[in-house]
Amino acid sequence: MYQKYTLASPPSRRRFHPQIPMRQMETGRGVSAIIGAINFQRISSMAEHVSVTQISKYVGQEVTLKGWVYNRTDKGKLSFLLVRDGTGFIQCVAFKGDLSPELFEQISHLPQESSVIITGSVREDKRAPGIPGGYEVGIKDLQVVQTAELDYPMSLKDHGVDFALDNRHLWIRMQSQWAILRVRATVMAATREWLDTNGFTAMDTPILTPAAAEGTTTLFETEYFDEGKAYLAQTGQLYNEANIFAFGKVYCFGPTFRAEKSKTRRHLTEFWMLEPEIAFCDLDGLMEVEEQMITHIVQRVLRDREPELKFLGRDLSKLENIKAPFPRISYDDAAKMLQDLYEKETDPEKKELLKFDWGIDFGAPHETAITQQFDKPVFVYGYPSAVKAFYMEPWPGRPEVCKSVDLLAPEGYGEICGGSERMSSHENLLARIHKEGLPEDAFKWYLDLRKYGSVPHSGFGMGTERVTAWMCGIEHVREAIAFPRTIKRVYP
RNA sequence: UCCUGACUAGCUCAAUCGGCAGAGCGAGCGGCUGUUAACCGCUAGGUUCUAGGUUCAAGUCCUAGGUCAGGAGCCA
Repeated sequence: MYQKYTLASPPSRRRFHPQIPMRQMETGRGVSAIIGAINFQRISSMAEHVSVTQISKYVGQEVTLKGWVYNRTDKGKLSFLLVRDGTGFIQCVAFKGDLSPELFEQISHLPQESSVIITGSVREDKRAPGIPGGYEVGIKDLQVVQTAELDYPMSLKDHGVDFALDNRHLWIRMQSQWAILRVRATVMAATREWLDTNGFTAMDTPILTPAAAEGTTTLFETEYFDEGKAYLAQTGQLYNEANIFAFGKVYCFGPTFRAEKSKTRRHLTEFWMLEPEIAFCDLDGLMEVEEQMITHIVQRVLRDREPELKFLGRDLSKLENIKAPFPRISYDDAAKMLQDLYEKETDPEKKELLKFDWGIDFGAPHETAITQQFDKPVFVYGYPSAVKAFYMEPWPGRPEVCKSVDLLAPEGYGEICGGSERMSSHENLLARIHKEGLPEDAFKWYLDLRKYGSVPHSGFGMGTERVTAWMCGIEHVREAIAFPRTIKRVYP
Protein backbone atom coordinates (compact mmCIF):
# COMPACT_ATOMS: atom_id res chain seq x y z
CA MET A 1 0.00 0.00 0.00
CA TYR A 2 1.15 3.46 -0.71
CA GLN A 3 0.08 6.74 0.79
CA LYS A 4 -1.81 8.98 -1.61
CA TYR A 5 -0.63 12.50 -2.08
CA THR A 6 -3.06 15.13 -1.02
CA LEU A 7 -2.86 18.29 -3.01
CA ALA A 8 -5.04 21.30 -2.85
CA SER A 9 -6.34 23.21 -5.79
CA PRO A 10 -9.07 25.74 -6.26
CA PRO A 11 -12.05 26.09 -8.45
CA SER A 12 -10.82 28.14 -11.34
CA ARG A 13 -12.81 30.55 -13.39
CA ARG A 14 -11.86 33.31 -15.73
CA ARG A 15 -14.29 35.36 -17.64
CA PHE A 16 -12.42 38.49 -18.46
CA HIS A 17 -9.14 40.11 -17.77
CA PRO A 18 -9.30 43.88 -17.41
CA GLN A 19 -5.57 44.35 -17.92
CA ILE A 20 -5.62 42.87 -21.40
CA PRO A 21 -6.80 45.17 -24.20
CA MET A 22 -10.24 44.20 -25.48
CA ARG A 23 -8.93 44.06 -29.00
CA GLN A 24 -6.65 41.18 -28.02
CA MET A 25 -9.42 39.37 -26.19
CA GLU A 26 -11.66 39.45 -29.21
CA THR A 27 -9.30 37.69 -31.60
CA GLY A 28 -9.98 34.01 -31.96
CA ARG A 29 -6.43 32.79 -31.39
CA GLY A 30 -5.90 35.42 -28.75
CA VAL A 31 -6.72 33.21 -25.80
CA SER A 32 -3.26 31.80 -25.30
CA ALA A 33 -1.75 35.23 -25.87
CA ILE A 34 -3.98 36.62 -23.16
CA ILE A 35 -3.17 33.84 -20.77
CA GLY A 36 0.52 34.10 -21.44
CA ALA A 37 0.66 37.85 -20.97
CA ILE A 38 2.79 39.08 -18.14
CA ASN A 39 2.01 42.32 -16.45
CA PHE A 40 4.74 43.72 -14.27
CA GLN A 41 4.04 47.42 -14.80
CA ARG A 42 1.89 48.75 -12.02
CA ILE A 43 4.07 48.42 -8.95
CA SER A 44 3.29 51.74 -7.38
CA SER A 45 1.68 52.81 -4.13
CA MET A 46 2.65 49.52 -2.57
CA ALA A 47 3.26 49.07 1.11
CA GLU A 48 6.39 47.40 2.46
CA HIS A 49 7.07 44.05 0.78
CA VAL A 50 7.13 41.37 3.46
CA SER A 51 7.42 37.60 3.45
CA VAL A 52 4.85 35.25 4.90
CA THR A 53 7.30 33.92 7.52
CA GLN A 54 7.56 37.43 8.95
CA ILE A 55 3.86 38.21 8.83
CA SER A 56 3.23 37.99 12.59
CA LYS A 57 5.34 41.11 13.05
CA TYR A 58 3.00 43.18 10.89
CA VAL A 59 -0.39 42.71 12.54
CA GLY A 60 -2.45 45.87 12.05
CA GLN A 61 -0.17 47.17 9.31
CA GLU A 62 -0.55 47.40 5.59
CA VAL A 63 1.86 45.19 3.66
CA THR A 64 2.59 43.95 0.16
CA LEU A 65 2.94 40.26 -0.65
CA LYS A 66 4.36 38.86 -3.86
CA GLY A 67 3.42 35.32 -4.67
CA TRP A 68 1.10 32.85 -6.33
CA VAL A 69 -2.53 31.88 -5.88
CA TYR A 70 -2.36 28.38 -4.41
CA ASN A 71 -6.07 27.92 -3.84
CA ARG A 72 -9.22 29.95 -4.08
CA THR A 73 -12.61 29.53 -2.50
CA ASP A 74 -15.50 31.84 -3.31
CA LYS A 75 -18.32 32.52 -0.95
CA GLY A 76 -20.70 35.04 -2.47
CA LYS A 77 -19.33 38.46 -1.70
CA LEU A 78 -16.14 36.96 -0.28
CA SER A 79 -13.22 35.38 -2.07
CA PHE A 80 -10.56 33.54 -0.11
CA LEU A 81 -7.16 33.23 -1.73
CA LEU A 82 -4.55 30.96 -0.25
CA VAL A 83 -1.37 32.63 -1.41
CA ARG A 84 2.15 31.20 -1.26
CA ASP A 85 5.22 33.37 -1.54
CA GLY A 86 7.96 30.76 -1.24
CA THR A 87 8.37 31.29 2.50
CA GLY A 88 4.90 30.22 3.53
CA PHE A 89 1.20 30.04 2.77
CA ILE A 90 -1.27 32.70 3.89
CA GLN A 91 -4.94 33.38 3.39
CA CYS A 92 -5.87 36.66 1.70
CA VAL A 93 -9.50 37.73 1.81
CA ALA A 94 -11.26 39.85 -0.80
CA PHE A 95 -14.57 41.40 0.28
CA LYS A 96 -16.73 42.74 -2.53
CA GLY A 97 -17.68 45.83 -0.54
CA ASP A 98 -14.02 46.86 -0.11
CA LEU A 99 -13.05 46.70 -3.76
CA SER A 100 -14.09 48.00 -7.15
CA PRO A 101 -16.54 45.67 -8.94
CA GLU A 102 -13.96 45.03 -11.67
CA LEU A 103 -11.22 44.06 -9.24
CA PHE A 104 -13.49 41.80 -7.20
CA GLU A 105 -14.69 40.12 -10.37
CA GLN A 106 -11.08 39.57 -11.42
CA ILE A 107 -10.01 38.20 -8.04
CA SER A 108 -12.96 35.84 -7.79
CA HIS A 109 -12.04 34.33 -11.16
CA LEU A 110 -8.28 34.08 -10.70
CA PRO A 111 -6.98 30.68 -11.81
CA GLN A 112 -4.77 28.61 -9.56
CA GLU A 113 -1.06 29.49 -9.73
CA SER A 114 -1.64 32.99 -11.10
CA SER A 115 1.17 35.27 -9.96
CA VAL A 116 0.01 38.25 -7.95
CA ILE A 117 1.11 41.26 -5.96
CA ILE A 118 -1.25 41.94 -3.09
CA THR A 119 -1.54 44.92 -0.79
CA GLY A 120 -3.65 44.68 2.31
CA SER A 121 -3.77 44.81 6.06
CA VAL A 122 -2.58 41.96 8.28
CA ARG A 123 -4.84 40.62 10.99
CA GLU A 124 -4.74 37.71 13.38
CA ASP A 125 -7.51 35.16 12.84
CA LYS A 126 -7.53 31.64 14.22
CA ARG A 127 -9.68 30.47 11.31
CA ALA A 128 -7.06 31.40 8.73
CA PRO A 129 -5.34 28.39 7.14
CA GLY A 130 -1.75 28.46 5.94
CA ILE A 131 1.78 27.65 6.97
CA PRO A 132 2.27 28.82 9.66
CA GLY A 133 -1.39 29.93 9.60
CA GLY A 134 -3.40 32.02 12.02
CA TYR A 135 -2.90 35.26 10.09
CA GLU A 136 -4.63 36.69 7.06
CA VAL A 137 -4.48 39.71 4.80
CA GLY A 138 -7.54 41.77 3.99
CA ILE A 139 -7.03 42.65 0.33
CA LYS A 140 -7.03 46.35 -0.55
CA ASP A 141 -5.38 46.04 -3.93
CA LEU A 142 -4.23 43.21 -6.12
CA GLN A 143 -2.15 43.24 -9.26
CA VAL A 144 -2.11 40.20 -11.49
CA VAL A 145 1.39 39.63 -12.86
CA GLN A 146 0.26 36.69 -14.95
CA THR A 147 -3.09 34.96 -15.21
CA ALA A 148 -2.15 31.30 -15.20
CA GLU A 149 -3.46 28.93 -17.85
CA LEU A 150 -6.48 26.92 -16.84
CA ASP A 151 -5.12 23.44 -17.35
CA TYR A 152 -2.80 23.32 -14.33
CA PRO A 153 -2.40 19.59 -13.91
CA MET A 154 -1.74 19.22 -10.19
CA SER A 155 -5.35 19.16 -9.19
CA LEU A 156 -7.09 18.52 -5.93
CA LYS A 157 -7.04 15.29 -3.95
CA ASP A 158 -5.09 12.15 -4.62
CA HIS A 159 -2.41 11.61 -7.21
CA GLY A 160 -0.52 8.47 -8.04
CA VAL A 161 3.24 8.36 -7.66
CA ASP A 162 3.95 8.28 -11.37
CA PHE A 163 1.77 11.26 -12.19
CA ALA A 164 3.09 13.25 -9.25
CA LEU A 165 6.70 12.58 -10.24
CA ASP A 166 6.07 13.34 -13.93
CA ASN A 167 4.89 16.71 -12.64
CA ARG A 168 7.60 17.10 -10.03
CA HIS A 169 8.43 20.59 -11.38
CA LEU A 170 4.92 21.64 -10.30
CA TRP A 171 4.49 19.22 -7.41
CA ILE A 172 7.21 21.00 -5.42
CA ARG A 173 4.83 23.98 -5.18
CA MET A 174 2.43 21.94 -3.08
CA GLN A 175 2.35 22.44 0.66
CA SER A 176 3.54 18.98 1.63
CA GLN A 177 6.45 18.92 -0.81
CA TRP A 178 7.40 22.49 -0.05
CA ALA A 179 7.45 21.66 3.68
CA ILE A 180 9.64 18.58 3.17
CA LEU A 181 12.15 20.46 1.04
CA ARG A 182 12.31 23.28 3.58
CA VAL A 183 13.15 20.70 6.24
CA ARG A 184 15.81 19.27 3.95
CA ALA A 185 17.44 22.68 3.55
CA THR A 186 17.50 23.08 7.32
CA VAL A 187 18.98 19.60 7.80
CA MET A 188 21.78 20.59 5.44
CA ALA A 189 22.30 24.01 7.03
CA ALA A 190 22.35 22.55 10.54
CA THR A 191 24.83 19.89 9.44
CA ARG A 192 27.26 22.42 8.05
CA GLU A 193 26.70 24.71 11.00
CA TRP A 194 27.68 22.04 13.50
CA LEU A 195 30.74 20.95 11.55
CA ASP A 196 31.91 24.50 10.83
CA THR A 197 31.70 25.44 14.50
CA ASN A 198 33.42 22.27 15.66
CA GLY A 199 36.71 22.62 13.87
CA PHE A 200 35.95 20.90 10.58
CA THR A 201 37.20 22.25 7.27
CA ALA A 202 34.91 21.89 4.28
CA MET A 203 36.68 20.11 1.45
CA ASP A 204 35.20 19.23 -1.88
CA THR A 205 36.16 15.85 -3.26
CA PRO A 206 36.03 14.95 -6.94
CA ILE A 207 32.86 13.80 -8.66
CA LEU A 208 34.79 12.31 -11.58
CA THR A 209 36.97 9.54 -10.27
CA PRO A 210 39.28 6.99 -11.84
CA ALA A 211 37.81 3.76 -10.41
CA ALA A 212 35.62 2.10 -7.88
CA ALA A 213 36.59 3.33 -4.43
CA GLU A 214 35.31 0.27 -2.68
CA GLY A 215 35.65 -2.07 -5.59
CA THR A 216 32.18 -3.46 -5.06
CA THR A 217 29.37 -1.21 -6.13
CA THR A 218 28.29 -0.52 -9.67
CA LEU A 219 29.25 2.93 -10.92
CA PHE A 220 28.06 5.28 -13.62
CA GLU A 221 30.63 5.37 -16.37
CA THR A 222 31.61 8.15 -18.71
CA GLU A 223 34.22 8.83 -21.37
CA TYR A 224 37.14 10.94 -20.17
CA PHE A 225 38.98 12.46 -23.14
CA ASP A 226 41.97 10.30 -24.02
CA GLU A 227 42.29 8.87 -20.52
CA GLY A 228 39.74 6.12 -20.94
CA LYS A 229 36.83 5.80 -18.55
CA ALA A 230 35.92 7.93 -15.58
CA TYR A 231 33.24 7.14 -13.01
CA LEU A 232 30.83 9.25 -11.01
CA ALA A 233 31.87 9.25 -7.38
CA GLN A 234 30.13 6.97 -4.94
CA THR A 235 32.07 8.43 -2.00
CA GLY A 236 34.59 11.14 -1.22
CA GLN A 237 36.01 9.20 1.66
CA LEU A 238 39.36 8.13 0.27
CA TYR A 239 40.12 11.70 -0.73
CA ASN A 240 39.04 12.90 2.67
CA GLU A 241 41.49 10.49 4.23
CA ALA A 242 44.15 12.42 2.33
CA ASN A 243 42.61 15.72 3.38
CA ILE A 244 42.76 15.01 7.12
CA PHE A 245 46.54 14.73 7.01
CA ALA A 246 46.54 18.33 5.83
CA PHE A 247 43.53 19.73 7.71
CA GLY A 248 42.87 17.44 10.68
CA LYS A 249 39.09 17.34 10.59
CA VAL A 250 37.30 17.69 7.26
CA TYR A 251 34.02 17.01 5.56
CA CYS A 252 32.64 16.83 2.08
CA PHE A 253 28.97 17.28 1.29
CA GLY A 254 27.88 16.67 -2.24
CA PRO A 255 26.06 14.44 -4.66
CA THR A 256 26.87 10.76 -4.70
CA PHE A 257 26.01 8.27 -7.42
CA ARG A 258 25.11 4.63 -7.16
CA ALA A 259 24.33 2.65 -10.28
CA GLU A 260 22.98 -0.36 -8.42
CA LYS A 261 19.47 -1.26 -9.42
CA SER A 262 18.13 -0.63 -5.95
CA LYS A 263 14.40 -0.27 -5.92
CA THR A 264 13.21 0.58 -2.44
CA ARG A 265 11.85 3.50 -0.47
CA ARG A 266 15.31 4.10 1.00
CA HIS A 267 17.29 4.41 -2.23
CA LEU A 268 18.07 6.99 -4.88
CA THR A 269 20.62 6.69 -7.65
CA GLU A 270 21.74 10.25 -6.96
CA PHE A 271 21.72 11.43 -3.36
CA TRP A 272 23.53 13.92 -1.18
CA MET A 273 25.96 12.46 1.27
CA LEU A 274 27.81 14.15 4.08
CA GLU A 275 31.17 12.60 4.83
CA PRO A 276 33.22 13.84 7.79
CA GLU A 277 36.68 12.38 8.35
CA ILE A 278 38.73 12.90 11.51
CA ALA A 279 42.41 12.38 12.32
CA PHE A 280 43.39 11.04 15.73
CA CYS A 281 39.94 9.58 16.22
CA ASP A 282 38.97 6.02 17.10
CA LEU A 283 35.60 4.32 16.83
CA ASP A 284 34.36 5.62 20.20
CA GLY A 285 35.35 9.16 19.26
CA LEU A 286 33.50 8.76 15.97
CA MET A 287 30.27 7.74 17.68
CA GLU A 288 30.50 10.82 19.88
CA VAL A 289 30.82 13.06 16.83
CA GLU A 290 27.85 11.37 15.16
CA GLU A 291 25.53 11.64 18.13
CA GLN A 292 26.46 15.26 18.81
CA MET A 293 25.93 16.24 15.20
CA ILE A 294 22.63 14.37 14.83
CA THR A 295 21.39 15.89 18.07
CA HIS A 296 22.19 19.35 16.73
CA ILE A 297 20.45 18.67 13.43
CA VAL A 298 17.28 17.37 15.08
CA GLN A 299 17.08 20.17 17.62
CA ARG A 300 17.61 22.86 15.01
CA VAL A 301 14.98 21.39 12.71
CA LEU A 302 12.58 21.40 15.65
CA ARG A 303 13.43 25.01 16.39
CA ASP A 304 13.24 26.36 12.84
CA ARG A 305 10.76 24.11 11.03
CA GLU A 306 7.99 23.47 13.50
CA PRO A 307 5.21 24.80 11.23
CA GLU A 308 6.41 22.60 8.38
CA LEU A 309 6.62 19.51 10.59
CA LYS A 310 3.21 20.17 12.06
CA PHE A 311 1.74 20.56 8.60
CA LEU A 312 3.23 17.19 7.69
CA GLY A 313 1.54 15.70 10.72
CA ARG A 314 4.86 14.78 12.32
CA ASP A 315 4.70 13.62 15.93
CA LEU A 316 7.15 16.13 17.41
CA SER A 317 7.49 14.22 20.68
CA LYS A 318 9.31 11.50 18.75
CA LEU A 319 11.97 14.04 17.77
CA GLU A 320 12.19 16.10 20.95
CA ASN A 321 13.56 13.00 22.57
CA ILE A 322 16.53 12.75 20.22
CA LYS A 323 19.48 13.87 22.35
CA ALA A 324 22.94 12.41 22.86
CA PRO A 325 24.03 9.95 24.10
CA PHE A 326 22.57 7.27 21.86
CA PRO A 327 22.55 3.61 22.87
CA ARG A 328 25.45 1.51 21.55
CA ILE A 329 25.18 -2.18 20.94
CA SER A 330 27.60 -4.56 19.33
CA TYR A 331 26.78 -6.62 16.28
CA ASP A 332 27.03 -9.69 18.54
CA ASP A 333 24.40 -8.24 20.90
CA ALA A 334 22.21 -7.26 17.97
CA ALA A 335 22.44 -10.83 16.69
CA LYS A 336 21.30 -12.12 20.08
CA MET A 337 18.51 -9.56 20.16
CA LEU A 338 17.33 -10.73 16.73
CA GLN A 339 17.46 -14.34 17.86
CA ASP A 340 15.22 -13.51 20.85
CA LEU A 341 12.83 -11.58 18.62
CA TYR A 342 12.77 -14.45 16.16
CA GLU A 343 11.79 -16.89 18.91
CA LYS A 344 9.11 -14.59 20.30
CA GLU A 345 7.55 -13.85 16.91
CA THR A 346 4.38 -15.86 16.34
CA ASP A 347 3.41 -14.64 12.86
CA PRO A 348 5.12 -17.12 10.51
CA GLU A 349 5.62 -14.55 7.75
CA LYS A 350 7.31 -12.05 10.05
CA LYS A 351 9.26 -14.84 11.67
CA GLU A 352 10.73 -15.84 8.33
CA LEU A 353 11.84 -12.25 7.70
CA LEU A 354 13.60 -12.12 11.07
CA LYS A 355 15.65 -15.22 10.36
CA PHE A 356 19.27 -14.33 11.01
CA ASP A 357 22.66 -16.00 11.24
CA TRP A 358 25.81 -14.45 12.61
CA GLY A 359 27.94 -13.20 9.75
CA ILE A 360 25.34 -11.76 7.42
CA ASP A 361 24.50 -8.08 7.07
CA PHE A 362 21.20 -6.78 8.38
CA GLY A 363 18.29 -6.61 5.99
CA ALA A 364 15.59 -3.99 6.27
CA PRO A 365 13.37 -6.17 8.53
CA HIS A 366 16.31 -6.74 10.90
CA GLU A 367 17.10 -3.04 11.14
CA THR A 368 13.47 -2.26 11.79
CA ALA A 369 13.23 -4.89 14.51
CA ILE A 370 16.35 -3.59 16.26
CA THR A 371 15.35 0.07 16.13
CA GLN A 372 11.91 -0.73 17.47
CA GLN A 373 13.61 -1.66 20.74
CA PHE A 374 14.79 1.95 21.19
CA ASP A 375 13.25 5.41 21.06
CA LYS A 376 16.49 7.03 19.93
CA PRO A 377 18.86 6.28 17.10
CA VAL A 378 21.01 3.29 18.00
CA PHE A 379 24.64 2.54 17.15
CA VAL A 380 25.44 -0.97 16.04
CA TYR A 381 29.21 -1.51 15.96
CA GLY A 382 31.62 -4.31 15.21
CA TYR A 383 30.21 -5.86 12.04
CA PRO A 384 31.79 -8.90 10.43
CA SER A 385 34.64 -7.74 8.17
CA ALA A 386 33.31 -9.90 5.36
CA VAL A 387 30.23 -7.71 4.85
CA LYS A 388 32.08 -4.40 5.13
CA ALA A 389 34.57 -2.47 3.00
CA PHE A 390 38.24 -3.42 2.76
CA TYR A 391 39.62 -0.31 4.46
CA MET A 392 38.08 -0.86 7.91
CA GLU A 393 40.33 -1.45 10.90
CA PRO A 394 40.13 -5.00 12.31
CA TRP A 395 38.88 -5.41 15.86
CA PRO A 396 41.82 -6.04 18.21
CA GLY A 397 41.94 -9.76 18.94
CA ARG A 398 38.99 -10.54 16.67
CA PRO A 399 40.08 -10.39 13.05
CA GLU A 400 36.69 -11.56 11.76
CA VAL A 401 35.14 -8.33 13.08
CA CYS A 402 35.94 -4.75 12.11
CA LYS A 403 35.70 -1.35 13.78
CA SER A 404 32.64 -0.28 11.87
CA VAL A 405 29.48 1.39 13.10
CA ASP A 406 26.07 2.05 11.62
CA LEU A 407 23.62 4.50 13.13
CA LEU A 408 20.05 3.27 12.78
CA ALA A 409 17.22 5.77 13.06
CA PRO A 410 14.06 4.91 14.98
CA GLU A 411 10.57 4.29 13.61
CA GLY A 412 11.83 1.96 10.93
CA TYR A 413 13.94 4.54 9.05
CA GLY A 414 17.01 2.36 9.27
CA GLU A 415 20.59 3.25 8.50
CA ILE A 416 21.20 6.99 8.36
CA CYS A 417 24.96 6.92 8.98
CA GLY A 418 27.58 4.32 8.21
CA GLY A 419 31.17 4.71 9.32
CA SER A 420 34.30 3.12 10.63
CA GLU A 421 37.76 3.51 11.99
CA ARG A 422 40.03 3.23 8.95
CA MET A 423 42.90 0.87 8.67
CA SER A 424 46.02 2.83 9.64
CA SER A 425 48.75 0.23 9.07
CA HIS A 426 50.38 0.21 5.65
CA GLU A 427 51.15 -3.50 5.92
CA ASN A 428 47.60 -4.55 6.82
CA LEU A 429 46.00 -2.33 4.20
CA LEU A 430 48.25 -3.63 1.45
CA ALA A 431 47.51 -7.20 2.48
CA ARG A 432 43.78 -6.49 2.40
CA ILE A 433 43.98 -4.82 -1.02
CA HIS A 434 45.75 -7.92 -2.37
CA LYS A 435 43.21 -10.20 -0.73
CA GLU A 436 40.31 -8.30 -2.32
CA GLY A 437 42.02 -8.46 -5.68
CA LEU A 438 42.07 -4.66 -6.01
CA PRO A 439 44.63 -3.02 -8.31
CA GLU A 440 47.51 -1.89 -6.12
CA ASP A 441 48.57 0.81 -8.60
CA ALA A 442 45.27 2.62 -8.27
CA PHE A 443 45.64 2.73 -4.52
CA LYS A 444 49.26 3.90 -4.45
CA TRP A 445 48.36 7.37 -3.23
CA TYR A 446 45.95 5.92 -0.67
CA LEU A 447 48.67 3.61 0.65
CA ASP A 448 51.09 6.56 0.84
CA LEU A 449 48.87 8.05 3.55
CA ARG A 450 49.88 5.11 5.77
CA LYS A 451 53.58 5.76 5.21
CA TYR A 452 53.98 9.40 6.15
CA GLY A 453 52.66 10.03 9.63
CA SER A 454 49.79 7.56 9.78
CA VAL A 455 47.40 7.96 12.72
CA PRO A 456 44.20 6.29 13.86
CA HIS A 457 41.41 8.01 12.00
CA SER A 458 37.71 7.58 11.44
CA GLY A 459 34.86 8.89 9.39
CA PHE A 460 31.30 8.27 8.37
CA GLY A 461 28.74 9.02 5.68
CA MET A 462 25.27 10.43 6.32
CA GLY A 463 22.44 10.21 3.82
CA THR A 464 20.73 13.59 3.66
CA GLU A 465 17.49 12.29 2.16
CA ARG A 466 17.19 9.51 4.73
CA VAL A 467 17.65 11.96 7.59
CA THR A 468 15.16 14.33 5.99
CA ALA A 469 12.62 11.54 5.48
CA TRP A 470 13.01 10.57 9.12
CA MET A 471 12.59 14.18 10.29
CA CYS A 472 9.46 14.57 8.19
CA GLY A 473 8.02 11.16 8.94
CA ILE A 474 7.53 10.47 5.24
CA GLU A 475 7.57 7.09 3.63
CA HIS A 476 9.94 7.47 0.71
CA VAL A 477 13.27 9.28 0.20
CA ARG A 478 12.26 10.39 -3.30
CA GLU A 479 10.17 13.16 -1.73
CA ALA A 480 13.18 14.39 0.25
CA ILE A 481 14.97 15.76 -2.83
CA ALA A 482 13.61 18.24 -5.35
CA PHE A 483 14.23 16.16 -8.46
CA PRO A 484 14.76 12.52 -7.52
CA ARG A 485 16.79 10.17 -9.66
CA THR A 486 15.75 6.57 -9.34
CA ILE A 487 16.31 3.47 -11.40
CA LYS A 488 13.19 4.29 -13.41
CA ARG A 489 13.32 8.07 -13.53
CA VAL A 490 15.54 10.80 -14.96
CA TYR A 491 12.67 13.19 -15.84
CA PRO A 492 12.06 16.01 -15.15
C1' U B 1 17.91 -9.22 -11.84
C1' C B 2 13.87 -11.94 -9.13
C1' C B 3 8.79 -12.14 -6.78
C1' U B 4 3.95 -9.71 -6.44
C1' G B 5 0.43 -6.24 -8.12
C1' A B 6 -1.67 -2.20 -11.07
C1' C B 7 -3.06 0.12 -15.92
C1' U B 8 -10.84 2.73 -17.47
C1' A B 9 -12.42 10.82 -18.34
C1' G B 10 -7.18 15.95 -16.87
C1' C B 11 -6.71 13.34 -11.58
C1' U B 12 -8.33 9.36 -8.00
C1' C B 13 -11.21 5.28 -8.60
C1' A B 14 -16.10 2.11 -9.58
C1' A B 15 -18.34 -1.19 -13.24
C1' U B 16 -21.74 -7.90 -9.69
C1' C B 17 -21.58 -14.33 -13.62
C1' G B 18 -18.76 -11.93 -20.06
C1' G B 19 -24.44 -8.22 -21.43
C1' C B 20 -26.04 -0.05 -22.79
C1' A B 21 -18.95 3.28 -19.94
C1' G B 22 -20.08 5.35 -14.15
C1' A B 23 -18.89 8.57 -9.74
C1' G B 24 -16.11 12.17 -6.99
C1' C B 25 -12.60 15.86 -7.78
C1' G B 26 -10.65 19.14 -11.60
C1' A B 27 -12.49 22.52 -16.00
C1' G B 28 -16.75 26.03 -17.89
C1' C B 29 -21.45 28.83 -16.40
C1' G B 30 -24.62 30.45 -12.29
C1' G B 31 -25.84 31.05 -6.69
C1' C B 32 -24.15 32.16 -1.55
C1' U B 33 -20.31 37.34 3.82
C1' G B 34 -16.02 33.01 6.92
C1' U B 35 -14.28 29.31 3.32
C1' U B 36 -10.35 25.42 5.21
C1' A B 37 -9.83 19.40 -0.21
C1' A B 38 -16.65 24.48 1.12
C1' C B 39 -21.61 23.68 -0.44
C1' C B 40 -25.90 23.80 -4.17
C1' G B 41 -27.68 23.75 -9.60
C1' C B 42 -26.35 23.16 -14.84
C1' U B 43 -22.63 21.92 -19.08
C1' A B 44 -18.58 19.62 -21.54
C1' G B 45 -15.20 15.58 -21.11
C1' G B 46 -13.75 8.07 -23.10
C1' U B 47 -8.94 4.51 -28.91
C1' U B 48 -10.87 1.08 -21.04
C1' C B 49 -1.89 0.64 -21.92
C1' U B 50 -0.59 -1.99 -26.95
C1' A B 51 -1.05 -6.17 -30.45
C1' G B 52 -3.32 -10.68 -31.30
C1' G B 53 -7.07 -14.50 -29.82
C1' U B 54 -11.83 -16.87 -27.72
C1' U B 55 -17.17 -15.36 -28.02
C1' C B 56 -23.57 -13.63 -30.63
C1' A B 57 -21.21 -10.12 -27.19
C1' A B 58 -14.72 -8.43 -23.91
C1' G B 59 -13.08 -2.94 -19.42
C1' U B 60 -13.91 -8.11 -17.70
C1' C B 61 -11.43 -14.43 -20.26
C1' C B 62 -6.56 -16.31 -22.95
C1' U B 63 -1.38 -15.22 -25.22
C1' A B 64 2.60 -11.85 -25.98
C1' G B 65 4.56 -7.13 -25.13
C1' G B 66 4.86 -2.18 -22.63
C1' U B 67 4.79 1.16 -18.47
C1' C B 68 4.70 1.97 -13.33
C1' A B 69 4.56 0.58 -8.23
C1' G B 70 5.65 -2.46 -3.70
C1' G B 71 9.10 -5.95 -1.85
C1' A B 72 13.93 -8.80 -2.12
C1' G B 73 19.16 -8.29 -3.09
C1' C B 74 22.92 -4.07 -2.76
C1' C B 75 23.77 0.33 -0.01
C1' A B 76 23.69 6.10 2.90
